Amino acid sequence: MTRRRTVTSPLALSVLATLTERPMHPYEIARLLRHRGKDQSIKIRYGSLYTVVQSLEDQGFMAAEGTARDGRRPERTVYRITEEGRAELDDRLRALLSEPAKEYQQFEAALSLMGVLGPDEVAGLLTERLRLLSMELASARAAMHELVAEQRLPRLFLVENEYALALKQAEADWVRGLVKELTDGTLEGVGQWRAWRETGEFPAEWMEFDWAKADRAIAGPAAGESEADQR
Amino acid sequence: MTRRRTVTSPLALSVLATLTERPMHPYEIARLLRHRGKDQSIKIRYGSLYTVVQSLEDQGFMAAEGTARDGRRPERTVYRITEEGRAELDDRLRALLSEPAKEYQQFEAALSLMGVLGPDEVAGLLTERLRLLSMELASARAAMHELVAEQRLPRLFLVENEYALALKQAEADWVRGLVKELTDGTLEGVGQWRAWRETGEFPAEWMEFDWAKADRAIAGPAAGESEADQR
DNA sequence: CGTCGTATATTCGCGAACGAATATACGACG
DNA sequence: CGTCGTATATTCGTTCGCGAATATACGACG
Repeated sequence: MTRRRTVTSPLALSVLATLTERPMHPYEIARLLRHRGKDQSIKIRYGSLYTVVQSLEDQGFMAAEGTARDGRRPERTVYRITEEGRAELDDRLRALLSEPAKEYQQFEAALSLMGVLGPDEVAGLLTERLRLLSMELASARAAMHELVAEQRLPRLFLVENEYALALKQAEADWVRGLVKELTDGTLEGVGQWRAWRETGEFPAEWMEFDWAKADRAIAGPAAGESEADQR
Repeated sequence: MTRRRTVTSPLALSVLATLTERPMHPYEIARLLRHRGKDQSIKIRYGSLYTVVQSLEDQGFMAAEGTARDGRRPERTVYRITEEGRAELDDRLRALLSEPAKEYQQFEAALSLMGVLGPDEVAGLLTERLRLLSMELASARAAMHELVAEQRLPRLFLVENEYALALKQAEADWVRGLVKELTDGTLEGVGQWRAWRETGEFPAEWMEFDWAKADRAIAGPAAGESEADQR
């Protein structure tokens, strides 16, 4: 009953995925991934790479083919993917693609804490965010367009980028909406929020709400907890 | 030049934010946060909580007010936020709200590796994802509606949830589009992809593209690298 | 033809994250 | 009024991520 801790990290998956093409040594894998721009969607840190490789070997998903030596460069261990590794890769990839998993985002956390700042300051900060988002969107769009139109790169290779772009656009739209509601006072509760900051006195009519939320109506299915969790 | 490693983790921020209301002991902070549903947007693990508290104290952002004892329950250390802590909190929050930061998502990673599966299987998996997403969206909407309409909870307290919902909706829309392009063959490159899987032979016209992407046109501004990185 | 900047390739060690264990109190229930 | 389940509150030990150091080779340049 040895801890058969199945592969979870995107980096580990990308290592296995790369090895399906041909046997390689760790550094070569990372170079190829960066080269293909995968480091935009997958966090590649050399520090983590070798840990992950070791763990994949321990679990029998990769095997060393031997150590090669080119010129008198440092020794390199070349790995190949095993059948178990291939099965594991397919398995994990299927799960990641078919099952939505909760992902914690910094911005979402910040939004949930924005109460400690005032509504006007928050509106200002979000306006700035909007400005930066627009710039990023514009340059990302230009870059992708150039790759498709001028380099004739099939869009197939850009799905991750298109996805990231779509989400960023959605974020911008949503932020724009919030800023509007914040500045014109449409958002329910902003009046009390401002008063609270100015007087330092917590609105009496808010005291009771905390318990209402405790029902965790928001939580959704939440079946199993440890089961549905990502990582 | 002692490592004045400024506060980064959402959990640490939420601890400071909670202490702005009144002094509390760690467990009480976590309870309150969960109670308010903040654990939906912030990852709260008791294992991490005490580490974070210790680090915040070491950095002078919180100070122990003393240890209290209620009945004969275990000792509890009650902390208060310091002025430096308050300043740090405001600082970090301002940065998180105003500066978009690259966040790595599992699904994005999976998309970038989907090539190892075949187009038809991917279409099937994404269809399943779409089904699950729709269900989540429906129940989340229902829950929020209930809180607002029946519990009379101001929408102000639900911004994080509305944000998460908006993004999830955008994801669903995007996935729907991809599935369509995948099944009707509109997406440029799917033909070769399918052929590749069936014959095992990598399309000759794709060999050259890797280098085109190497320019990292996609990367965007990327100023500083270590500076702009989150965490 | 020295040496200096950059690419190749890996190891090391610290610190953060976190699951699980521990220990106590309290209310419910038969 | 035992004891059993649950809430309270924290500690411990392991794993994991990753920055930084290390070490070698190679091409460019004066």
